[in-house]
Amino acid sequence: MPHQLDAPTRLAVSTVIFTLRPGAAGRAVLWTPLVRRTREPQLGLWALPGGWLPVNEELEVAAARTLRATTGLAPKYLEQLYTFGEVNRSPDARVVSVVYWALVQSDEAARAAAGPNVRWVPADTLPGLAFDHNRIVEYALWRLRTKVEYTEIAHAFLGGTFTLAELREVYEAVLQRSLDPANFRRTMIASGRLRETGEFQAGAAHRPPKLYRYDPSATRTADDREPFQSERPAS
Amino acid sequence: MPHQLDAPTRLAVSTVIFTLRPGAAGRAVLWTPLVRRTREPQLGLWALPGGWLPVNEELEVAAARTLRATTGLAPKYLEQLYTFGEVNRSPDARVVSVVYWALVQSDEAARAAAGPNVRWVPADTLPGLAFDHNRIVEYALWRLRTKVEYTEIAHAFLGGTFTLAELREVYEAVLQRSLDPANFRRTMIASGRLRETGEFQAGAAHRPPKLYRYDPSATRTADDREPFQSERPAS
DNA sequence: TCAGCTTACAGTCGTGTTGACCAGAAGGCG
DNA sequence: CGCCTTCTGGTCAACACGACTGTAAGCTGA
Repeated sequence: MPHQLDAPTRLAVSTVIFTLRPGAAGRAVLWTPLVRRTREPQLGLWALPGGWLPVNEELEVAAARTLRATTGLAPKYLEQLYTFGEVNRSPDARVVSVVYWALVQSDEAARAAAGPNVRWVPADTLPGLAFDHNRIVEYALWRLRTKVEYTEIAHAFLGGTFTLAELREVYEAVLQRSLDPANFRRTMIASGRLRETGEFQAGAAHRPPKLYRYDPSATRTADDREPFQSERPAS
Repeated sequence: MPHQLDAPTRLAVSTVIFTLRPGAAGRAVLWTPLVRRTREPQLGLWALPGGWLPVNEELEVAAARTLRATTGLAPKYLEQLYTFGEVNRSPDARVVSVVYWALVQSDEAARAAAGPNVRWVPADTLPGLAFDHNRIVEYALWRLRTKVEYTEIAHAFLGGTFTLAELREVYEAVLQRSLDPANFRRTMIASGRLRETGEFQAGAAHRPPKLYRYDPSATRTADDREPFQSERPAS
């Protein structure tokens, strides 16, 4: 056992943050911010945003706070991912990390601050990160891709109103495959959670598409909702 | 803020344990073991099995250990559920609990030890528990019922071999609704994860049913498996 | 101005899944 | 040996969903 017996287990909160950025092949790709470690252990390596849990702060609030500290943004979706507590995941002391994952609006993230100690990277081709953070991001990616298929979190990447093509681009970027526009329209309308705004998005060289708004109150049965998962957490 | 500023946050591991027992209406019901608190706070109240996390023990091992301590059993399924860390969930200090949920084999659980400080209760009609443990059990129940529908964890309640009727009873007990025997057979066989043992269960006053065995290696694609979730954890 | 281009949007068709239902098989029991 | 039970295999219709076709409606450029 590598730790001092009298050293207590330390509790940290980290957050995997996702946003979308335009990609080369016309399809958007997932990006995530990393922070450079400014102290030992693993000084200089890139790691997930996070920090020690203050005694009087809620877990979710701590996650949102570190998210704001590194990106200047408020999450549009924030959910607990998993708690990582392997005995040897940190070389110095026993550290248990409660990890959250978050989605932030893409156009806001484009204006996000990125200093010398904050760096955005494509989530699918990460550099070698500190501790077990590569594995954590991979798990968060798996959860995002799984959850996009059976919930309505995709709109968290977009603004208040969006076209069906924009929403489809989000799905295609997350799922990494093309979707038939007509079928996509049918299933999204059938979900009952989209409301037409009555407005259209003009300016493009084709027929102007309708603008929709996400309506969380619509046709949602009680038993498919998850307990205590807030979709719009207080930042 | 009710806590002393210098008191550190304490880290606990608790486990929600489920098994099946024969019920009145012919349908089995879910039972869970509780332990009586032997010290303050909430002394005398019933609570989930658990304890403080030792510095050198893995989270999952700690969960399996407390499970063994209260039931004398090894889990056939063990998975992390959620981490509960509300600032005021414990009146004395800040306590963050990493909660696991487990399934134990029903016939083994029937022989499980139950002393004056261990009590098995139906999981759907709990008494008032200590702290936020009622909410935790409710969430574990929701997760069990959700996960039974898209995974193959139901066999964890049964022994090595079982009939399709026994397996169907498990599903009916967990989902709390009747299932058509013929359709149930079709979907289970189509899943490809059941193997005939070649033996039959004799002795009943009807046609003897085939005995099956669960085969986890069969026809499982790589991307529907969850990362680092062990189905047969080391006890 | 008008052909032509692009995307929005609507509908059809075939397939696979799933629930409801039916019928024969194969044991034990009176 | 009839009769009960459950086991087991099958059909049928409703539905969801992917592939595909066709029309609508804007903008652009010659």
